Amino acid sequence: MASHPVVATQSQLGRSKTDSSITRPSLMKELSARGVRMTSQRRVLIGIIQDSPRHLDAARLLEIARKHDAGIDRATVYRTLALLKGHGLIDELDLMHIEGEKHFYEAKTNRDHCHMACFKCGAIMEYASASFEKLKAEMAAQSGFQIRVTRLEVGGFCKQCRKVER
Amino acid sequence: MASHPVVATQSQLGRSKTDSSITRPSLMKELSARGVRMTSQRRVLIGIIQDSPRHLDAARLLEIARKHDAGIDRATVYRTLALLKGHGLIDELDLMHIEGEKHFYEAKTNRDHCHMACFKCGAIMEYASASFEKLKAEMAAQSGFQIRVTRLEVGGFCKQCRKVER
DNA sequence: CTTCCAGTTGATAATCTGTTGCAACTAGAA
DNA sequence: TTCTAGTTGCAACAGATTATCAACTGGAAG
Repeated sequence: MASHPVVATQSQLGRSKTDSSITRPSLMKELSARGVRMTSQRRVLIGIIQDSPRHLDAARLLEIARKHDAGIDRATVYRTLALLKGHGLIDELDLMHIEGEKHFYEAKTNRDHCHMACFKCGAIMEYASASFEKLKAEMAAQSGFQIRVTRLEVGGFCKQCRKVER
Repeated sequence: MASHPVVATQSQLGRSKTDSSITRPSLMKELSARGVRMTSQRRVLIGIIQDSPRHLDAARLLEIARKHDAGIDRATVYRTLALLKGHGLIDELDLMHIEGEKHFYEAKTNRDHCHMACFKCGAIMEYASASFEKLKAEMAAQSGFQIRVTRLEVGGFCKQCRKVER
């Protein structure tokens, strides 16, 4: 299916399962609550983003959306992504440009996490931990900066690929 | 000069000055030592990157380079950036896409640091701390991932802009 | 249940960042 | 000085995202 392997681990590496449970608010409800007009196109797009198990880029999102509504336009996809991003409901990722310049998106979770991209096999792994939260708090406290969005991405080689190499 | 204000703080927020002193190896020497052919164009470009006080994108780099050598081509800029990146001598930044999709570059320093981008005034602040190092070590240890490059960027509002707002 | 309009959409063209193929050029080893 | 692999400039290309604008529609008001 996808042209690159994507291995999304359970984001629980750094903590116990109960502590790291990840939840997402309903994008649809969030938007309605803010008085944003709901169109059929938005319902389709948001539904796809909401329960996609992997990170989507605009082109892939369009592709999937057209299975539900063949008339959906590329511009609408970008406009909807911008809308969600503007409301802070999705996070934008670059994934270390492992697949070119496109951006990937995921519904924002209650817990920030970072992404590790393997330069060899293209796997994307997620990692959340209390240390990350602590670092953010420290940064904000020491600089007086009010953090709204964070993006921590690392590139390198995953456990598998390190073994294979040597 | 620059179309956007850029305030690069001294990257010493998280530590004492002596501990956080940032040094850069000579890009020119590093390349020569690795047997990379040195051309006049590369000398110009590398010189600019080496001592630029702010983050440069490809277009701006080209613009400055042409003041030294009017014939330098865009492709050469991109090729030189790719060369440096390939040798791990520069870091590529997105700066939260505050100025569009372009990438920014900076000579790699002895100490990883992250970038905080103010959505209001466009200021870019740097932040380095031991907590960041600890987080990286923790990530590598717990996931078996071998980290090669890291990029931690945060977007929000700087101290100044928070005051002005309310 | 209709009216109505600000907000939204599709189509298309345009922009912007970055890449590629190729003939001419040149660093630097012999 | 000679020679060649590595580089460069040019120009065409590619992919992601944005702008423009007429036609359409969600949903509040009546």
